[in-house]
Amino acid sequence: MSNSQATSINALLTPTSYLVLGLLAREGPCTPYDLKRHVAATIGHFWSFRHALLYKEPPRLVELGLATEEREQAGRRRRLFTVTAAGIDAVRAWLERPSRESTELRDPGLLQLFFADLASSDVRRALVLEQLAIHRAKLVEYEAEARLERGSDRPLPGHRTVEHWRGQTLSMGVRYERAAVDFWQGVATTIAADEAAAV
Amino acid sequence: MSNSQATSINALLTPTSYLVLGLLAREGPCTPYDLKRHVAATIGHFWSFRHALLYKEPPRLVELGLATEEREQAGRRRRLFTVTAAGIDAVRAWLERPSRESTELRDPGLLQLFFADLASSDVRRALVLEQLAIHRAKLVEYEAEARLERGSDRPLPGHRTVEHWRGQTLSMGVRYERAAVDFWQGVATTIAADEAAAV
DNA sequence: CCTATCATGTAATCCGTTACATGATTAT
DNA sequence: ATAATCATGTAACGGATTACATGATAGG
Repeated sequence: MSNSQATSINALLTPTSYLVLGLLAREGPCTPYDLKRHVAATIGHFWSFRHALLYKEPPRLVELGLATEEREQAGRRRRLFTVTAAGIDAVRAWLERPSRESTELRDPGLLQLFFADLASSDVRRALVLEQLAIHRAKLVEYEAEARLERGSDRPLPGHRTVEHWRGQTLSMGVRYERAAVDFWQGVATTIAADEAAAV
Repeated sequence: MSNSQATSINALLTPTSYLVLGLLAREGPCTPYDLKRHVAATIGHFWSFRHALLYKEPPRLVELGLATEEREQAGRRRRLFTVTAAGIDAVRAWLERPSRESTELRDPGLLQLFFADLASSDVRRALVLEQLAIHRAKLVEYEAEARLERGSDRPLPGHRTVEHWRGQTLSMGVRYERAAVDFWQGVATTIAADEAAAV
């Protein structure tokens, strides 16, 4: 076991690194575009990894000896990346150290609400209704996808599949959006009441 | 109105910019440390703005003519920033364009769960329990603070105060953490059932 | 055949983080 | 007094975003 190496390497890796390593580890060799597709299906819904990132990260991993690259000579010159044993070690080591950092919940709409007192009540209302609409739409979207997932996922207890954990991730998304819809609905109601009282 | 200017300037501003501008607009002149304190109380709970950022952003705003700086000559040489009329215009313009970008929900723990199939069931369990603990702690923390806020906030309907919107922000945090606790609790239960079935 | 969208890649810029430093206050 | 923590600031590095660019594929 090259664990002594793995632990020092882990200091150099970001969440993006683990995303890529993890995907390479379980989906097999990928082009950056493959990575993009895998990401888009789940985590990508609420943790955006821009495509340029997924093109830049793998080479970094290659430098660290955690992946290898193979490049097409034909027209597209695709870059195909494969995880190395050291790469898998790094993922394992990462999973063995449960993250203690708390969630970054960056919602531009919420930031605007935070400054709602600086706006007129018209502006405020528009703002709130927009957020409500956004979160409702997202909720519908996630729920639809969650249903799809569940269709193909018939887990035998005690033997959870890849799809199972993917589905779980999505389900957190659903829960968040539900909470958000409730929240903004409450805000909208309050505002409406205020306007009625102001007449 | 210098709205034609304001709109072009808005393209150069980040959420951080609006955070600073907004705070300067409603709390009055601030040192970077003041900003830090204001942030820590609310949004800072789930959208971390490191202190170095809050020292770097204001000068940027000064360059753009959205704020002015005054510096102490005495021992501490504090930098005191004040928002300009153009700065206030920029905030207003921003609020008038409800953000359409969806929430970035960056949870390292969830990323780990996403790759749970790559770990042993022991590692998996540790992971889940850790997240559950984290979110429970956060929930307690937020709820406590939300109670404090509500103590000082006695809103007359139709006349919401600054504190009111601050409180709202926190309340979204509470909702998120509740959702997270539910979620991880569910995962923990499933895992426990699996382990029982595996014997 | 042409247009739109998908697929693929790179370079430059810049925001945000990490790291470093030190001056004041408070507590012990 | 002295340690510890709060308060304040800057510099450097690097990851992430924006912007640019073009090769394939499919639909009309």
